[in-house]
Amino acid sequence: MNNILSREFYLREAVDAAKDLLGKKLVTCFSNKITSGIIVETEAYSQWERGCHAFRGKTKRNATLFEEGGIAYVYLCYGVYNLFNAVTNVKGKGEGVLIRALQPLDGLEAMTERSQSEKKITSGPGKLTIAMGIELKHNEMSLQGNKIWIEDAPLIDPKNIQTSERIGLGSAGEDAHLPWRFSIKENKWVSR
DNA sequence: TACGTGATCACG
DNA sequence: GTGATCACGTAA
Repeated sequence: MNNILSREFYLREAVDAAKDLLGKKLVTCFSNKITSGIIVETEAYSQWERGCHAFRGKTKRNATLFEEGGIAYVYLCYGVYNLFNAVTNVKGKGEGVLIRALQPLDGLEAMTERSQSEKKITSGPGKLTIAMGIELKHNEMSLQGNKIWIEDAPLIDPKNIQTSERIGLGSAGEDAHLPWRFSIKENKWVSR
């Protein structure tokens, strides 16, 4: 298993890492069940814009974002869903990449069981964490460990990358329109 | 397009 | 303490 993305991959700006994460393979291994999927949709967040949790400075919830890149930032959204981010850049920056959608690969059975649903179980940030078994306790966990990791894969051709505005940012003002959502064109697993 | 949902954060 | 605010999903 030597094709796990190195720590260096994450030590740069979230926007760049978000683009390069498309096509990579997110893998989890919980209760001896391997589940994995191709990353087909991401969003970048940076401390200097309002859409980012780290915008107002470090708090108890977002402290993980300020750590060095290469770890997981998991938090509860709307009291219901866990969202999974990969922390990027050097310690103290407060940047990360939200994983919004996956194309299922291995462990489909375990995923459908966890989701208690049949279709589109990984098309959306809240659903994919359920399918992959990612929970709040995995916050701050290394992405080079044996529970959650991301494996390298060839870069996606830029002409197959769809760039658009980010989703669900109500009061981020101007920053809500930053073209920081990246997805693979014509992939049916991309969220609405 | 409406609303449930509950932790978190910025105020008193 | 308390109230407003969400990086969502589903039903309709």
